[in-house]
Amino acid sequence: MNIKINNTSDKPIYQQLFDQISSQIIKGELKGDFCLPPIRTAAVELRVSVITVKKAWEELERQGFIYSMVGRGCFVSDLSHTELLNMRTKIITEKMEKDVEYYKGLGMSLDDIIKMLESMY
Amino acid sequence: MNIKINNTSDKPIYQQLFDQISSQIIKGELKGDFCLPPIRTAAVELRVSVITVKKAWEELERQGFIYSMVGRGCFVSDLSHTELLNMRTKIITEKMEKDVEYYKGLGMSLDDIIKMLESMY
Amino acid sequence: MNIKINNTSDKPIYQQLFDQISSQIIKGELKGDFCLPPIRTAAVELRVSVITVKKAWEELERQGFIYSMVGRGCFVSDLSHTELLNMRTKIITEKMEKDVEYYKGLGMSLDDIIKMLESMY
Amino acid sequence: MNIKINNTSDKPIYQQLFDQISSQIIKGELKGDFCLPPIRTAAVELRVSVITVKKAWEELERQGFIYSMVGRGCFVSDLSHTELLNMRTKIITEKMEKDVEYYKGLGMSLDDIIKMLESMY
DNA sequence: GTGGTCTAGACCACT
DNA sequence: GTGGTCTAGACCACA
Repeated sequence: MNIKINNTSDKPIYQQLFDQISSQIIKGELKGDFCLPPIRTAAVELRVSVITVKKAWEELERQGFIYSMVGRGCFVSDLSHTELLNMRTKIITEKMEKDVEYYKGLGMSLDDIIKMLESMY
Repeated sequence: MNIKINNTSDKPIYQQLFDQISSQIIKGELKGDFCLPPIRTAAVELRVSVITVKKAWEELERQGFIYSMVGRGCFVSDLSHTELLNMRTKIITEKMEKDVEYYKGLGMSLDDIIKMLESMY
Repeated sequence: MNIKINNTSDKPIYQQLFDQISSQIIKGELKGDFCLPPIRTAAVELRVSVITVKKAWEELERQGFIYSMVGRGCFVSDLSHTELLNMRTKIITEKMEKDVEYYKGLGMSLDDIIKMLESMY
Repeated sequence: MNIKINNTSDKPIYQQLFDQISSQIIKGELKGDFCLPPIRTAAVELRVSVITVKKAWEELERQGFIYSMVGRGCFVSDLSHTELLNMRTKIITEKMEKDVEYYKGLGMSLDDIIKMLESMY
């Protein structure tokens, strides 16, 4: 559970939580049946509201990244390698389609985008 | 002035206006000293509040895309080709850095990103 | 009549006219009984509205810098050197009091202001 | 939060707010991470519209004096002494350049300005 | 409760 | 008629 909150970011805190945890699950850094910390504990450590943590946990559960057992806590779903890959691909594809649309709206071709990416690093 | 508002989008209306107009200026579709429609007229045509149009126009003026003259109207700034290119590059670079950071957070390398872009089209 | 209009300035155009003409009168560059150009002529030359010029001329007359004779035109008032000096002093003093108040509001002493002025040039 | 609104002033209310608060921050009267009153509360106390307060707060945020967090409130930026000094210098320099230009337009030299300042107090 | 966005009016200064 | 400012509401997402 290595999470960093940026209070001044435009991105809502609950979504920062969601993004970082889902990312760690997808990358296999958080493995199946791993027990997430109780929301109150997490809230204290991250210095955010309990409600905020709850919202992030709910969204993680809704999208199948974790499951909760009343009275026992929240656990990372035990997903197969294939399932994780599919989730990752879906997330990335959806974002990439939006991004490309945006760049094209500014008059860039796919080649322009790729060239710019290459020149940036 | 070909603008489309999506009321169901997450993106605020004033920002949709800003994005589309700044994009048209950058692409040269709106040229220097072009007179934008009066904010009240634009508000009626776009079916949004005058305030919303005003907010978009303000941001456009703040970033140097347009200039306003009380009692006369709002006009597209007469920018050189170089200035337009610089504005475009700045906007694109800022977004691209965020995007790449996001993709890397999901474990993608720059090569992965480029390959995926190529395979998408 | 050497006047420059800045359309993008915050200062209203009629006031730019007023400031520049009154300044020229105070400095003696425009002498008594000099005939100002007709407002329509001035409007064309300066590329501003007739109404704008009229407003500036009216304000000049109201403050005693010029006088108008119906059907004949507007003329610079024939003021004595002493009267011009008094006008100048009054204008400068009024502005300076406001300015000093502003600087003091930001925590500057009179010494600070003077030092800053000296260091600026 | 000691603020006075002058409804009869030429200066817009939102700018009076901006000027007074930024001034207090620059002078160190409002320190870093100080929580500003909620915009609705401020609006009631100052007897102005919420929108007007919002506009002032927005400009303060844009210039780096404060930062806002949705659902939490608005806070004074935690700026170093150096950063505060730089902000102050920038604001003062910009105004002073305009002022000097005005006085020179009336035929005053820098010496004249300084002498007049000294004689005023 | 907090800030962010939006509406449908209004009045004013400027052109 | 133009932009600039302001009001008094409202709804939403976030904490």
